[in-house]
Amino acid sequence: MGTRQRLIDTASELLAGEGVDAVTLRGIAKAAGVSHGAPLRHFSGRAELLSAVATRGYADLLARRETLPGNSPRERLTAACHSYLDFALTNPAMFELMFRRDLVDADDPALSAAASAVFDTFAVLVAAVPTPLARSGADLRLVAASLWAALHGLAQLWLWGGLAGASFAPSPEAALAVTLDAYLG
Amino acid sequence: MGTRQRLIDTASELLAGEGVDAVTLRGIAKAAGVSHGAPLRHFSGRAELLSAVATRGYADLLARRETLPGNSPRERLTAACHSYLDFALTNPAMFELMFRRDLVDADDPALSAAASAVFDTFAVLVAAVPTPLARSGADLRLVAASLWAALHGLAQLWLWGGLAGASFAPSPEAALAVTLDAYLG
DNA sequence: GGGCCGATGTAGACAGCGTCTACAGAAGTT
DNA sequence: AACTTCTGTAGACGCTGTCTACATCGGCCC
Repeated sequence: MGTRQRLIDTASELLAGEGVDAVTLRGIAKAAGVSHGAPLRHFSGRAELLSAVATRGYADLLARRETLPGNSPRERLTAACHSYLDFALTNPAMFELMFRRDLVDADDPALSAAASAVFDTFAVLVAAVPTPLARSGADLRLVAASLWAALHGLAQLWLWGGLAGASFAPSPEAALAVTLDAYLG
Repeated sequence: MGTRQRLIDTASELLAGEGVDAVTLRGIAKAAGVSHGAPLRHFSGRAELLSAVATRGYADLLARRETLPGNSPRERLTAACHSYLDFALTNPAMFELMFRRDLVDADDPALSAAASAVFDTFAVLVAAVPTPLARSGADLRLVAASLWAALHGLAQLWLWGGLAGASFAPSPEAALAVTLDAYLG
């Protein structure tokens, strides 16, 4: 296996195991058993390596869409929503990295393509469901963007620490149920 | 004015002007005209200084709730939602800092109190509006958490770069309108 | 008033970081 | 066989946060 791929793999493991702060160029190099300068032979800098890692994160997220349970479009959309939240809560560091524009290179073509693919497949799922919003004539892509944002905010807020201090600590699934209720009627 | 307050002010200005990456302990010290070690006489470390800055961010966000336009509870709730999104888009660096748990000390009492206050006042606004969700018997605080998350996701997603690559770039206000439609009927 | 002591600020050091450069060997091409 | 390109190493640089040693100033007690 090439050094480049080994670096991406090592970085992914380090990310999952030690968190986003641990994903340092020198740390990755050491964990991969190469010198601290070796990564720069395969990536222009830290952002490019982390972009490759984040791209795989988007790919993993997209792969979950391949096997959604449910018979109706509605059931598969709710499954996709649960899947998104579950991905974020199960892989918090990866999820954080994927949306940290100071760590990744937003102009990386592979990265933005992978991110767009995630949104696009979500939009397709939304378009297949006759939500009240859709019946009232709203732009379907706008509905998809709005619902994705709602999901995303749920994930971010609970990873952030949720309403932990607010004398009221609902489970993310309970909040998701309310969100889905709002959108799907 | 004490050095401590000057450091917080300088950090806030640096944050707004140069972004979150520029808010470095040494940079703040230099901008404030003190030696690089001086901040440690007033804060236990970077996290404590940035927590003070973020606390002021939450206070500013809360202050916007004092003067919400609108006669009905519903109008004031939608105004609060617009206000939240506007705050995030107008002060992107501050908004980012407020939710970057690697930069602030989540256990800081003043910080978590300020954050909780923001949620609590929002929950009060939500409780005053007879939304379809409320009429169907959903827990009002859960509705507030869900709607806040939706708002928050909207802000995060657009600051992140939005759906810029998705051959479809809606305005955040358009998406917010859909979101409000979903929740408020 | 004189002595003392905590609070505040400075300067230097240290390890860790990302990145750059100089150098070495391996591999492939002409 | 000679030359060039690729890949990896080692060292340096400037930046970071944090720690420590030292100076100074202000208030308080006797």
